[in-house]
Amino acid sequence: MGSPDRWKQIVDAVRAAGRCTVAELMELTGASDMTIRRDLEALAAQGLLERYRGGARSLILRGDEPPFALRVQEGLELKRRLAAQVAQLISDGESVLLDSGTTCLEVARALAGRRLTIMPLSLHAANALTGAAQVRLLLPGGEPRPGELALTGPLTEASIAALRFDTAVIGCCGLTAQSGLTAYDLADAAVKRAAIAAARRVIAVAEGTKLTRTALAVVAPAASITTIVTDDGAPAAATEALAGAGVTIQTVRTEA
Amino acid sequence: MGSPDRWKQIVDAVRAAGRCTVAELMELTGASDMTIRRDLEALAAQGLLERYRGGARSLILRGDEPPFALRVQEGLELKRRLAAQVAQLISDGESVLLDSGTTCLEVARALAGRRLTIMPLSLHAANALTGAAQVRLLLPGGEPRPGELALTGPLTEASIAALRFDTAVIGCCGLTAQSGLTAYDLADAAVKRAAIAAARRVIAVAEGTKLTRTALAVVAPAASITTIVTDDGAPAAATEALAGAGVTIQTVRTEA
DNA sequence: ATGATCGAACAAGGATCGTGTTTAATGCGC
DNA sequence: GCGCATTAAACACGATCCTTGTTCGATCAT
Repeated sequence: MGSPDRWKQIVDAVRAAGRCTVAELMELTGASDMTIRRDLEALAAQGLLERYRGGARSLILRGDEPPFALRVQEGLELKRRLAAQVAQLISDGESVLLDSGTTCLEVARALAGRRLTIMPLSLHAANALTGAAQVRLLLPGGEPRPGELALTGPLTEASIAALRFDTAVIGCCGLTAQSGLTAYDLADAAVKRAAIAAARRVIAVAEGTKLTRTALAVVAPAASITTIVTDDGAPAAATEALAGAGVTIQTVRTEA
Repeated sequence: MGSPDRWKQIVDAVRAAGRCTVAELMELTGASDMTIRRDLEALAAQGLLERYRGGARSLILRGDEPPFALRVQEGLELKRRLAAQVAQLISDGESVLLDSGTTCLEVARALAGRRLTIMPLSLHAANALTGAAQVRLLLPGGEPRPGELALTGPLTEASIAALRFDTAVIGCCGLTAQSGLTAYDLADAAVKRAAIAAARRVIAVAEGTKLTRTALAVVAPAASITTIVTDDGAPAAATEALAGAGVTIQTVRTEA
């Protein structure tokens, strides 16, 4: 229900202004009041905003990570290309630890037909991989974070620590030579750290824009990464600094 | 794609005869050859049967459990009533271990709005519970069995053993006073056993027809169950024998 | 108390899915 | 190698579902 682009419009508007009235959103989107109301209801159910009489106010803090449902849509084509490149780095028969996040979800889809052992760290990826006849699916325990469905907590870390993987594919919110790999969520960061510790080879996958960002929680220094898969959009200074830390950089084209 | 009742017809026919030609299935269902062909393709993708030129042969052994996709449909109304009764036995705030299977999937749906801590033992139930704002979801590790998506294996048993629950809701394939609770799958049986051991109270939920059946793998004696929720269809002899083992029996109406 | 807002029910429009037909390509048996 | 049945792809029709807009009565805030 509700076309995704209108949802994005609404969420963006509400987040930008802090709060919006139904009338404002009607004018913005051109939809009727009832449609706006139904949209707000759905978005409130996802925890993105809070309803009050006559409008809605944002629940997402300005510096916060935008919700999963919105991030999936953004830059899908680029994520597919990054995912394809990652898939190429992985050989049949390997055991793979697959991080949570929208980019890694695309990696899951790219890996679906292959003969592999995969432990996904989010339920989204797990669902994408059920039905893939050739992959042996291994689920860690843990608590799925709402929306993101990333598995976190002591159960997750224990599940990971009990195993050893050929490759870990790690997504990130920020990645620089100076601060290393960083994430928004503290619990996520702990899981990523465990994942890196349990794998022989670590592939970090990150859009070029992330190579200039730093998020709250430090996961690991750049040197603990084997290979970074990114795109042409990454500033040369950033990639050179990372390469200087001993990391292999692979880039795909930003645009088709 | 494909209406579920025709799928059931096809799978039943193929399983009964061992193999069927496309022409036979056309006559049986009244559908066109192309539709049959598409159905067979879909069913083969689910691993239910094997395609050969001109027809298909069954991959399900005669005494085997019918596949999940078919069992979900059967007796849905009754399952809902059983699930509602189970939900009534559970108080807000409890920690609940929820078994795999189609009946327990309905229990998950019945519990979705409540304030509870739930650890589901199948991905189907887990998916049904994501988005339930009030429930704290706890996932065990393990390998999801294809189709069923029931989590099994050492990771699952370890996850369960690390926790203690107020209530375990257990589904079953067979349940008699003599043989106790039985399951088709050996790995499943081990998980159920761990679940029963980790819970203070054990609620078994089973359609009346299951109270005369016995499946391959023995899970636990009837005495280890606290309460059985079943329906009027259960033979009086069976329920009395179970009651004699010290189990509380609760029944719902078989038909609306 | 009054006005705006909300939620439910109903109706229309569009999109999507399932199904059947046609066509061309493929594979099997002779 | 030939002929036949089977299959896969492409297209078209029909039904169904989803989305949206409207109306109405109920609700809430000023």
